[in-house]
Amino acid sequence: MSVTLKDVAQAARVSVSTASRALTGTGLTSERTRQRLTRIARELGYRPNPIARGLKTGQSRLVALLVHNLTNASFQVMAEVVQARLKALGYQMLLCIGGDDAEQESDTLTTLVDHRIDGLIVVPTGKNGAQLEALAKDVPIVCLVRRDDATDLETVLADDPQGAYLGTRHLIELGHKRIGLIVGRQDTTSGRERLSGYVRALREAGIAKDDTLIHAGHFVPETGATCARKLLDLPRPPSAIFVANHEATLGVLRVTAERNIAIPADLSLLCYEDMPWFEWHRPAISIVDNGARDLANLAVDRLLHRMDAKGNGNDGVREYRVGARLVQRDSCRQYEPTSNGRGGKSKPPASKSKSSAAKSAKV
Amino acid sequence: MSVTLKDVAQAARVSVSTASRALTGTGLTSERTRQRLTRIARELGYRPNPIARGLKTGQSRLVALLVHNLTNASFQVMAEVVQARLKALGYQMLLCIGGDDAEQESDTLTTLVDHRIDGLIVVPTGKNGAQLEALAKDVPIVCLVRRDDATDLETVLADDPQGAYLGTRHLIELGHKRIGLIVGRQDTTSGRERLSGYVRALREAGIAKDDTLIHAGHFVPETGATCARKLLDLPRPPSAIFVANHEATLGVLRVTAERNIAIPADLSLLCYEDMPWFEWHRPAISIVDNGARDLANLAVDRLLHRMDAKGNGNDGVREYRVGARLVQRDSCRQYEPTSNGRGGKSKPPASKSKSSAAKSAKV
DNA sequence: TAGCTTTTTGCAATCGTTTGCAGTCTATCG
DNA sequence: CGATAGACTGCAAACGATTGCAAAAAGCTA
Repeated sequence: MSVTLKDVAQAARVSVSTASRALTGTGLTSERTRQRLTRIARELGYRPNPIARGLKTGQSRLVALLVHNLTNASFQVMAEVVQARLKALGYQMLLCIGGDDAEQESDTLTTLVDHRIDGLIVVPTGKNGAQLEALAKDVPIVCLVRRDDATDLETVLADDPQGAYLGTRHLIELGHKRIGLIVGRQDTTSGRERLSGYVRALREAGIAKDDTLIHAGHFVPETGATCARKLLDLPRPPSAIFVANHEATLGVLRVTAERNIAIPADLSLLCYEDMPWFEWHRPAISIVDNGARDLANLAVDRLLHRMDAKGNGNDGVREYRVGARLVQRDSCRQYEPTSNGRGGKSKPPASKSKSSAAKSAKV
Repeated sequence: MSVTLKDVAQAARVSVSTASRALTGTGLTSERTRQRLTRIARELGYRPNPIARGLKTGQSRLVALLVHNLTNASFQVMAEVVQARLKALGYQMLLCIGGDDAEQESDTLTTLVDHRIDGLIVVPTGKNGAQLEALAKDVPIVCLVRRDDATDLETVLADDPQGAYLGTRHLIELGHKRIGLIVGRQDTTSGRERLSGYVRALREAGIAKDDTLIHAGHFVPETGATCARKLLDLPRPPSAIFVANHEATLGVLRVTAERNIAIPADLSLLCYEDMPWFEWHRPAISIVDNGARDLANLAVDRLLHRMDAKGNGNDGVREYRVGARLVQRDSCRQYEPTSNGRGGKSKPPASKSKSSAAKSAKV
């Protein structure tokens, strides 16, 4: 069917070994035969068979990226970045979706090493540490976004403590004292770290931590809805909510819409991780940008590094942090303590749209 | 490093061939040895090497999905569906992102066949027909969402003429007579077909087609913004806009926000293809659902079918259509000709939010 | 031109499976 | 009891590349 190395060798009247050496550029051939063979190979349309090559060399030119889903915008850009980077280097990306499920992750991992992947970037669930650790002996692994505490693997993380601190401080600087926090599950690195950043900012500002303002939950929109309701039903509801659980954002927005709460007039809203439509939303949502693109790039860098330096084992295993950035848009505003409780509920709802529109009306 | 078939055979004191036959269940072995070998294999933790197997059989257990991007929500669900379905059957999905670019598509295609993929689901750019046609001789291919007119490949399409017709008719039934259309590039199947559905609905209703109401453009948010401005700047602006270019939706929403146009009070808005946040947006956006999930499922079905019936070539090449569905939410309303021009601008904006809140307030 | 080193080439084994063919064993039948 | 069919099993050759080793060719010196 397709042209094999043998065909090329025959056409050039040399042995297969010579052909192989000439084409892979192992250097053991004369310049003349090398050129001749590359020419003939091209003419014949020869393409090396990665499977055959893989069998002999044990490498597949396949690199896997294992993420939880594709709904999360961060994972989307990571997938795109990783694919683009790898492709430029002649690798194919195997994208796998693990659903943040331990069993699925475990399954996928074994399938992947079966396929003799050359490298793996994984957002771990944290429940297959032993397996990951074992695999790491055979294939370079880089953990992304989450650390698997049971392992000692190279890990690229967002600087969540700093990001959460940054966001919280921003709200404090705007005069908010009661700041609701909706954050991820506390058995995940990011969940814990974002909480810690929030707490630190509060402490530095001398604001007492109020546990009724803090809610942690699963990574689904429903979490946002539930938590937002709890927060807003408080006798003294917060004047700002920091949604540090990306997936929960939609739920929060639904609740504020249901209750006709104007953002930012009645409530300031700050979210973690960007989504394409945050910028187009009305009002545009301010965010703490976790730097998904840079995270992915760094992860690829580290992976490539480990893939090159295959021999020297896991010396120099490091943890990297990519700093967060505050992106101010229109969903947070100065807190005015004059209007007590639910804030400017008495104000005409029309005013809110005016103010927010004014800010974004520069196109 | 890992356990090979040879190890298993030795442990069981049989030949490699017997071991192979026993484990692959080719049936040429006695039931007893089969059970014995499966047991031993399991005990030893044997996992067949897909690369070696692939070399011999010419199959890789890899199936590729080539889409334009991961930003488009339809592609996201397609990727998730395809991966889940294939995984259940022991295939690994190779997800590739082609960026709707001819050269990248061509590159990717050759890499994929190099890797001896067993099947391919592709959203074609339409510019590599010849190549696709050639590849189809070696590997089963199913086109998804777009047809490549230069080829004669099995194709799974959304029923865009019907969907656009459905949506337009819905707006007409609501009393709208001037309906703006923002649609995809006319060199794509979907672009042309959606336009045709729109035109047909208009014609059936006896409404004259007005070319100033129709705008086609690239699949980016900016298109939506530009087109929306043109429509709204018209001397007699439309009372409803049908955004049949998925990616353009964000741009349209930005413009309506900028101009403080209330939806649906001042303008009815209907979009094509669902996105997760349409449902949570305020007001919730009504859509024509293209059935991404079903499209993906059908594509997988057809691909598997072709992969099974490998022998009998491309007989029975068919085109499939997955019907569209109208999902009414809160962004369209009855047109009231009493209020001329910009519609019910006089009405209190509160009324709209009430109605939308009422509908979604069942959580 | 012989003798030496240095390139350049070819032979053949190998990677881990699958599979055609032939050989072995068991059981059945006449 | 011998012949024979049938069920299992093993040998060995693939699949398409890479690579150690040895042989051949080329280049060099004397």
